[in-house]
Amino acid sequence: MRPTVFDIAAAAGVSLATVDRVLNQRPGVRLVTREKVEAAIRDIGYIRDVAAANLAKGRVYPLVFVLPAGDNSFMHGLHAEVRQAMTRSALERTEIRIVEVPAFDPPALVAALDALRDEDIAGVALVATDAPEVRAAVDRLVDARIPVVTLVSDLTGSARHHYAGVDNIAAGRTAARLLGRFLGGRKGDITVLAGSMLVRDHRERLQGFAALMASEFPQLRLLPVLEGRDDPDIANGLVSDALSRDKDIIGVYSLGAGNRGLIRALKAAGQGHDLTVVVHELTEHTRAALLDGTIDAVLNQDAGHEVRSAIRVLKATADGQGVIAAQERIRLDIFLQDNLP
Amino acid sequence: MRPTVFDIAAAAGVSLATVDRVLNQRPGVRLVTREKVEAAIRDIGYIRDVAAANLAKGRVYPLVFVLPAGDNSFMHGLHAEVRQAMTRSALERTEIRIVEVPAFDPPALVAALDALRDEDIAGVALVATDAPEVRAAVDRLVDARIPVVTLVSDLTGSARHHYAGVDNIAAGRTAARLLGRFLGGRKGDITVLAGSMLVRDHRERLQGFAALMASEFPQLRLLPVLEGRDDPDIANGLVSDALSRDKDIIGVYSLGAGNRGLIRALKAAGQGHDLTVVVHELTEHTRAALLDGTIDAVLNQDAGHEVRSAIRVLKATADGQGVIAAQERIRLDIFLQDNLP
DNA sequence: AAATTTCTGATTTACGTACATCAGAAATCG
DNA sequence: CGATTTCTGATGTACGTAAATCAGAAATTT
Repeated sequence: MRPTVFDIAAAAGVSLATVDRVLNQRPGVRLVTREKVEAAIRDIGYIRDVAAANLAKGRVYPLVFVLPAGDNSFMHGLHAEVRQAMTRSALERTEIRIVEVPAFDPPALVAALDALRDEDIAGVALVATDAPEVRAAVDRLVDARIPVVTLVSDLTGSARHHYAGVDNIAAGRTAARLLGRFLGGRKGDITVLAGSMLVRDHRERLQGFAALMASEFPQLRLLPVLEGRDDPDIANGLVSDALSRDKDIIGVYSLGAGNRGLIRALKAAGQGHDLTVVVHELTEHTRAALLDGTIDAVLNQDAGHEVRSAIRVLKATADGQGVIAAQERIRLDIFLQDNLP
Repeated sequence: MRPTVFDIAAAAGVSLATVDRVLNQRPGVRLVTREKVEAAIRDIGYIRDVAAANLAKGRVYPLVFVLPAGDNSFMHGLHAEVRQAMTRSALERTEIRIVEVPAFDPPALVAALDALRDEDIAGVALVATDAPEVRAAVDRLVDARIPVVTLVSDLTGSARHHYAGVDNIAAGRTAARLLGRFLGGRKGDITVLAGSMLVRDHRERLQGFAALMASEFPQLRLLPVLEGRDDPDIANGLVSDALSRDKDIIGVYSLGAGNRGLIRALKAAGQGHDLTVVVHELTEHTRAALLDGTIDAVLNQDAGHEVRSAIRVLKATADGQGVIAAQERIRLDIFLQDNLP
């Protein structure tokens, strides 16, 4: 049988009440007694039964997800996954709330975060916009002993406890290698479509992409980045323009959202171009385009995994517990026509 | 507040004891009363607090992992992950035991499975060898109301509750597409190294690979499959032979284990061949070969995920609960040099 | 209608932990 | 040394559920 608090009390020669005081870091225990109890805990290998403890405490985890408003498919999916998690709240003792903030708007994000500081909250997950004032606001939350995880996009140099998202530099490099290898030595131009260089994930993807392109595939020339603001119509216009202007384009890398517009432009360009295309985020649109051959590969981060991971990490952090690192690593999925889920 | 058993009793106008009898499917409740209680449960939206129930029951989950003996890296890794899970037993209320059986040996596997039938066990996970007698043994376990999940390799037509592994046909197709695209239109021979055609995962990978090769890359010719029995030395011999015999080989697909030997053979062949190589399973050997360029892509299934998923599914099945399907889907990881974990 | 058999209610104990209260012991202070 | 102050022990209740017991009510059989 697993040792219990009774066993600690017996082993340490103290009462249950004292064991309880030590375990829950309550005052009223002399240093020597405390050490005696702690030794006993180690000796008999006591592990707190978290389920029983939570039951006794009537513990619930009020969690807040701060998500950008916006109508691209990826954020829609993320919202949906958080709502999905809400339906499991009863089982998981969570109480999840979504706070929406305008996208790419640091002051709004800061205001939302600061508003949370005085609430009684077990953790915050946010899609970070990478700005110093956001970092400061996150650090204030951490100072207030509120667990914080960044979601999808990380926050440079902040004290956040965890990042639930992919390694975007690696994602960019991977996209470059796929594109380069798929083009098999052909020479020509590559155009890159991004959402905004204001978010860290997009910047990092570009950085990784450009670096690997330069070192491994010098025969491919990178055109200036197109910024589509994750908007299908803007993206469509930019890409259509580029394709009609430059007949040497043989590859496209879309590292942001708004791929609906990109796909429209690609289909319109049609047979005129023999294009190899790598994009990010699996949505109904990119899935269809992958299947019909308009797109050659989709890099994806699984929003469901990110949300579930964020919740697990926040709960564990709130309890001062560890997590299974390998389980919480968010992997970059590479989808070809053949391994779609 | 979440409704409790007391609320059910009040709502149904019966006593706690009766509610308990209904909830735990104990005899001694008239049909009409039972239906009244069940209606009340639905009406007030009662959800059983599994943690409290397990606490009261003193529930533990004795699980058995039936794993093939053998010294290839992948099975080593799988063993290690199961042992890792054992260290979390206290927290997860599991009691995990590993039963080793000889690899590719249906009778031994059957004997091991049948021995488990009379034990008091909450679930069995096994790496299946695909044979009718094994299927029958699994079905006997299922008949004995013991939850069963297949791990890594599935079992045709059996009643197992779940399969914790990748879609191997899709894996084979994906390998074919990668190899075909990386070869960029070149013409030549492809050699395939398998472990044994007796296990379903290898057969399926080959099937997917061959089908896609035939339909999409007719300029590539598939050589007869080499069976390396997942043994490094045998693999080395077979591949070295093939490479020296056939100078038209431009691609290699290794769909089993024992890649240490393959890598030795590839390095020995050296500059003589310009080879594109896709292999399965990320190990220290394949990782190093990927980084030094000997291998171009590694397809991988995350053994840790498989083990953790199997445990979650077994526990949930034992409790008659559902699982989050998306969470339990084991994904095929594609690793290039650039996205290694 | 009486005798059974089958259901149901009331109550208690338990699981492992948290938390509160109060009395009494030990340490510290003046 | 007595008077405080600080610790510690003993005890009880609670969390939500499981499981057992036993008495009594209801249904069924004779």
